[in-house]
Amino acid sequence: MESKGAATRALILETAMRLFQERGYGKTTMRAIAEAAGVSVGNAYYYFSSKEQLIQGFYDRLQQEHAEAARQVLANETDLARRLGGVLHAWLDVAEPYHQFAAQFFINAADPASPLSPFSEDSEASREASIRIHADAVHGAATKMDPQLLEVLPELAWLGNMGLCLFWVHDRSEGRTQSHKLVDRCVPVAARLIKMSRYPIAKTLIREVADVAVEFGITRRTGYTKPRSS
Amino acid sequence: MESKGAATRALILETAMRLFQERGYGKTTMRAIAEAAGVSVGNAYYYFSSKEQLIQGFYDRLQQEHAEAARQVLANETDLARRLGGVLHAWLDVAEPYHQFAAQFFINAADPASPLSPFSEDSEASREASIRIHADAVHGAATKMDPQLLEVLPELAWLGNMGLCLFWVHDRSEGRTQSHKLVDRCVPVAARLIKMSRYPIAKTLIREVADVAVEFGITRRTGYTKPRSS
DNA sequence: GTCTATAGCAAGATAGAC
DNA sequence: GTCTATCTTGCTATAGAC
Repeated sequence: MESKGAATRALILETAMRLFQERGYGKTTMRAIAEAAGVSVGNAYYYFSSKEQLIQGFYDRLQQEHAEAARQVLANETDLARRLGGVLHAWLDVAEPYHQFAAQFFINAADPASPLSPFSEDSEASREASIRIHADAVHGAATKMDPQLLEVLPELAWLGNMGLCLFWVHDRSEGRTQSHKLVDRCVPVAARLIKMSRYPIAKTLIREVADVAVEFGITRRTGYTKPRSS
Repeated sequence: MESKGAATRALILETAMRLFQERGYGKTTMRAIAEAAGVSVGNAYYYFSSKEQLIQGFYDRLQQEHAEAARQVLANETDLARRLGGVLHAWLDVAEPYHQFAAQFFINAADPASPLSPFSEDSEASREASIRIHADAVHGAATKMDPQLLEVLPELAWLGNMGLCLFWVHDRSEGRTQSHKLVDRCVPVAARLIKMSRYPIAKTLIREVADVAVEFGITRRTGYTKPRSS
């Protein structure tokens, strides 16, 4: 059985997410969350050391939903472009309900000091899981490519997802149509470049870009290279 | 002579920046700024309508310093790569003294709702001025390139500066050596691509990227196309 | 138009009792 | 684990001096 604490924790998180959706992050006070959840302010802080930590909880949940949605998309698809695009469209789909308020704190993505930064240690587990989604997309494709590129591609794809996220928070179009279109325009170009990586003309340039990314710690070469045993 | 108000305003801004550097943004209270500057809290709010506005003041100052530094670099240089690189190195140089605390609020760059976002209306004047620096760098070069690329290149270069900024805030190396190295590695690749834009093999791909950028409002095609009369 | 002084609110966060 | 009471701080408001 679940401890009483876990139940209280979940109750507080769900109440917070509901209120965030209803009134936005800034206008949702810790007092209001506590009151709506039927606990004291102090108790809310017992489980979440700050208002930001509630968002970390939201991130984790979103990531899990994305993993599940991506798994379904990838199950019966071998085309690289469709796999990459499918993962990104899946992200847009699971994130859509939260667009209005998510924009308010996805900004933390850029702050290296914030525990909410995708590069922070606090987010490591969540980030690894997210990169793995993209690794699955890459490794499960039938497309041949330069093996050196293959090593960094999952993290590059994840970076692309971060970039999409940045565009998405600015996207005011109905149902985030623009974001979906952007994916459809960019993915084929990316897939074409990836396929070109086998041929000498492009290989030099592409490897140079990949080298720079690794050399400066923007991505790593290790990990995610082995397809997971499904 | 400067009005007394301008002096007070400058005093408050400088005091705030000093305290931000000493204790960080979060730990510097408006009360402390007012006290250290020898003014009342009300007076500080008279000149800066919020704590965030103090940062906007900092941005403006940084941008001006960058423009001046870039002007000197560009004065006697016609090589495209060296012009692009020079502008970026100049940015790293003027930003260096503020690295420690700047990272704390450059995060606002990603928040579309924040008045501090480089995409916000409040920042428009500052952004235009910044893009103009990159436009000068591009237009003053002897390099020939695809005219369609030329139209979007200043804004793309500015986006590159934003990206560098993002890397820079994470850069813990002594004197931001890594950031300088990153510029030296990336600029030649970019310059090579720009030069390739005249030739059919690359033109198609490059134009596609440029088109996507314009089509999705990531950059615009107009403006900044005319070299300014020096 | 510039500035001081002070009082007070709202909300994030903490301390200590139970 | 949970609560109540309290603290801190960004920000506002007001009244008035020069």
